[in-house]
Amino acid sequence: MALTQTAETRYTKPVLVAVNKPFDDEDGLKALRSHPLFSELDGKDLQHLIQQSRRIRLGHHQLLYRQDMPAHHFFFVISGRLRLYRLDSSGIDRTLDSIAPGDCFAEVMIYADPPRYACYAEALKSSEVLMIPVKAYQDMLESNPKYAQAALRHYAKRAVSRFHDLEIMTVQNARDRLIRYLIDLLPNGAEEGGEVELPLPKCLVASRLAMQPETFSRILADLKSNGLVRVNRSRLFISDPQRLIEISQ
Amino acid sequence: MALTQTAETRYTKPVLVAVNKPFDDEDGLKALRSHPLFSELDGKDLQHLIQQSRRIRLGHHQLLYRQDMPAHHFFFVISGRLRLYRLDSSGIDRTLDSIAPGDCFAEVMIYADPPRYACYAEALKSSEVLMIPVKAYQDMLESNPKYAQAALRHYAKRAVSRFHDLEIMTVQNARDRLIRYLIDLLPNGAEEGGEVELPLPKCLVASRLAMQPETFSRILADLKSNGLVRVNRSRLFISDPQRLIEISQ
DNA sequence: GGGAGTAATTGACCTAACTCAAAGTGTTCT
DNA sequence: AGAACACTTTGAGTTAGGTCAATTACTCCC
Repeated sequence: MALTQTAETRYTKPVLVAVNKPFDDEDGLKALRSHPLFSELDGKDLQHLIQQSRRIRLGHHQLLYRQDMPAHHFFFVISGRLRLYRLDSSGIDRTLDSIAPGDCFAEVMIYADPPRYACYAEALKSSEVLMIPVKAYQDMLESNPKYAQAALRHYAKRAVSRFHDLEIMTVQNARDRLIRYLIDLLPNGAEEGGEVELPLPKCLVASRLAMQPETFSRILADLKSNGLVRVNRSRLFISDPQRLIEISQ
Repeated sequence: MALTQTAETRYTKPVLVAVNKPFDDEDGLKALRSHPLFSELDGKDLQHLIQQSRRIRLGHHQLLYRQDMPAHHFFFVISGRLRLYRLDSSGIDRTLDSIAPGDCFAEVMIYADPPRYACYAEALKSSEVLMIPVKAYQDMLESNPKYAQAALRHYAKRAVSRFHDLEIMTVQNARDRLIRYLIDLLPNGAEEGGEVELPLPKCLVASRLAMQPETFSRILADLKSNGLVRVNRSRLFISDPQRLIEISQ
């Protein structure tokens, strides 16, 4: 059974109407081309896709789309950062993901039926995204079946991350959940320690990990006082990941 | 950073070696054909795929594959029921999913690189599965690009379910998590109430919902005493889903 | 059918984490 | 620069839910 959505009060800012602007800067193009969904496309096809897309600028906290809105586009982040979240019937805001430059989002909706956004998307700071018409991408896939392989790989990867999320979220205590989250944030091969940047403000990381901001703060303070992490704003330095893992056991 | 796997003590039963047996019964074939990954295949291709596959019988609690094992096959459930789980470094068992007849699993690994199982899979009761070689399916997709569309739709759907899981798991109290879980189990359109069969033994549902079996039991007892559900073994009758949702708010 | 083993329930106790409140620290806007 | 606002931290009190222990109910075998 599906839950019905009733809360819709807190967001007064309107959904953005596109600001037209060409997408032609070198860096942006390079980033786009290095994304698995686009890297296989040959120059002509990519160009055509970009021509049909629009570049959008979002202000801090600006809403890009709403949950359950018909989904005619998916997005590629050029700059800034966004977050995906849901609102439940009592209006509680659940952060599901944060999206960094070079990432795509809402791309899974291409094949939903009917295509509706599964969550809200808002900018965490001023950001630019490329708004790509679902139909344009779909048409291209159909006329160039070889592209489908890359898309399949991409989607399969997404599907796998479900296991990962579930593994963290079935951890029953807040401290260990947070530790697991931090470990996952460490770049691969950083067994000797490393720095991690929280992809969300602390209060939203807390929400993502199903705990209160106060709990998050206290756990971090505790790890800090035990010399397990050093904290500088949203940057955390983890000197001994192995010890952290042992503690979380 | 990836966590290293150290616990591997509790499973003494060996990984199954295939029992060869043709897959030709009408019901099984019909079920297979109605799965989105196979429904588009024309008869010849499907037949060929089946010929390359093997039918496997699993006993109660028998392990089908282990996490991190190289994944050369994916599976279709003919009968019985399986569960997917992970073991963390302290040996705690986290149930991630249960698989019913007519479902596929490990199919996302087709495109993983390197292809390794992301979790353990074991039979919850005596079961039969069809073991399909990844390569056979992949070859078929490549030689018949039209099939890729169906596969894409399937994978996209899987990816969407991540949001759903996260939405439940970010609910901060056990009672509401359980209620959400039950509501999701209700067939679509059962606003007037209906019966739900727990897809897992209660203690594993509890694990899936990040709570203790005792907590699960107490919450259910409480809902029962408030007339919100009637419980008969693993079958729950929910008379007034709307009221349940209101309570969980 | 009886015994072993597993799953579920119930009770008592205790602690992790929530709630509310207030103060501190940044950040943005004018 | 200063006001307004959002985010973070800290403290105190409370409670949801975890832990441990004991009982009951199933299930599977022999």
